[in-house]
Amino acid sequence: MARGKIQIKRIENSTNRQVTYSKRRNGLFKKANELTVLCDAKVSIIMVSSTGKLHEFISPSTSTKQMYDQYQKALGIDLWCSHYERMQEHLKKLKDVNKNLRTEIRQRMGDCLNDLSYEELCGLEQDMESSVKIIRDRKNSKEEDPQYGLVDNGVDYNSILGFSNGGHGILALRLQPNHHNLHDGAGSDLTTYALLE
Amino acid sequence: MARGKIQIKRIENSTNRQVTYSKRRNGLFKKANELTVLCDAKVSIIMVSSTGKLHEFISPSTSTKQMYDQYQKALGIDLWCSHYERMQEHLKKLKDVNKNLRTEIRQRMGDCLNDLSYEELCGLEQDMESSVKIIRDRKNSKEEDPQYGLVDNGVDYNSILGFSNGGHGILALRLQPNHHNLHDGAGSDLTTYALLE
DNA sequence: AACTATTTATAAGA
DNA sequence: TTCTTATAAATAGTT
Repeated sequence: MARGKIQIKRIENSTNRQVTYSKRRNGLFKKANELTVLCDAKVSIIMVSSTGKLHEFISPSTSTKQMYDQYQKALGIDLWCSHYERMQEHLKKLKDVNKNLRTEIRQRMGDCLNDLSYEELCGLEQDMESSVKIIRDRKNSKEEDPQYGLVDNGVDYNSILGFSNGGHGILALRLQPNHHNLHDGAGSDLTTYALLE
Repeated sequence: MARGKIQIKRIENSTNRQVTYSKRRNGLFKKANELTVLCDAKVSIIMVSSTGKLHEFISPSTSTKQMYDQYQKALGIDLWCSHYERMQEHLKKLKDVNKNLRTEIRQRMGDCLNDLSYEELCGLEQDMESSVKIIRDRKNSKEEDPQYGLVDNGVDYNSILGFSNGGHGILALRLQPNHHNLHDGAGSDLTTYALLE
C-alpha cells in the first residue's frame, strides 16, 4: 500500500513474507489496541506465522482464556463448563457429607458430646445399647459355631472398607480431629447423602 | 484518521462508539485476512463489543478451536487440565472416604457385621461399651446440672447427627482421647482428610 | 531499522 | 446501515 499496489496473494519470497508478516502483525495489534480503547471492546488475537511462530494480542481488561470461554459459551458449545460446574457441586456435597459422617462417628465413639442435650444423649445411649447387643449376639454366635471360627482368611477386611493400603480393621478408621472444619455450618441432609452412590 | 485526527481514548457517545466499532472491526478483519493470504499465516480473532456482542475472524485453513489448542500447547501451561485431574482425584478420594465412613457407622450401629471376624467383633464390642459409658456419664452429668436442662428444645436427633441443615451443634469437637495410631489405617484416612480443605 | 511515495483506512457528515 | 470524501495512518519497496 505504498510504493506500488500489491496483489493480495501469498508472498513467495520467504524473507519478504517474514518481513511483511512482522510489519502487518504490528499494524494489526495496533489497530486491535485502538479498537479496545476507542470502543471499550475486548479483543483476543492469536496468530501463527508460516514458520510456526505464535503471537497473541489480548485486551488489557481480559484474558485469552476468558475470551475463548466466552466464545464457547456464546456458541452454546460449552458442554465442558456445565460438566465442570456439576463436578464442583458434587465435590462440595461430598465434603459436607464427609463432615457429617465424621461427626456422627465421633459422637458414637463418645467424643464431641458437648452440644448434645440430655434427651439427645438418651437417644444416643439407647441406640448404642441396642447396637452393642446386636454385636454381642453376633460375636457369641460366631464363638459357638466352629464353621465360622477361622473362615475369614480369604476376606481382607480392609478391602471391604475400601482401603487398599494397610489399614488394620475397623478400629484403624478412628478419626483424627480437624479443628478447621469445626466452625463451619454442617450443611447436608439425607437427600445429599443419597447422592453419594 | 480522516476528517480530523482523533485521540485514542474511549468514545463517550454510545452511538458513535458503536459505529466506530463496526467500521474498525471490518478494517481489522480485512487486515487479518490479507495477512493470512500474504504471509501464509493463521489468525484467530475474537472480539466482544461494549454491548456484549461477539464477533470472530478465523483464517480459512484452520479453526478457532485448533488455534486455541495450539495456543495452549505453545504456552505449555494448560493449568486447566492439571486442575481438572486434581479435581477428579479429589472426588475419587472423597467417595472412598465416605464409603469407609458409612461402613464404620453401619458397623457401629450393628449392621453389616457379616464380614467381621470374632476378634474384630470383640474389639468393636469393647469399643462400643466404653463409648456408651462415656455417653451415659455425660448424660448423667447433664441431668444433675439444671443449667443445661432446657437448652435443647427444637433440636432433633437427626440434626445432631449432622443429617439436616440446621446442624450448628458441632462447635465443640475435641481431640480424640483414646488410642491414636498414626501408623495404622488412620494414616491413609488422615492424608485424604487433609485434602478435603 | 528507517525512509517515503503511495495506498488504504476511516472520521465526520449526508 | 451505507455512501462519500478529506485526511490520517499504514505500509511496499528501497536504503
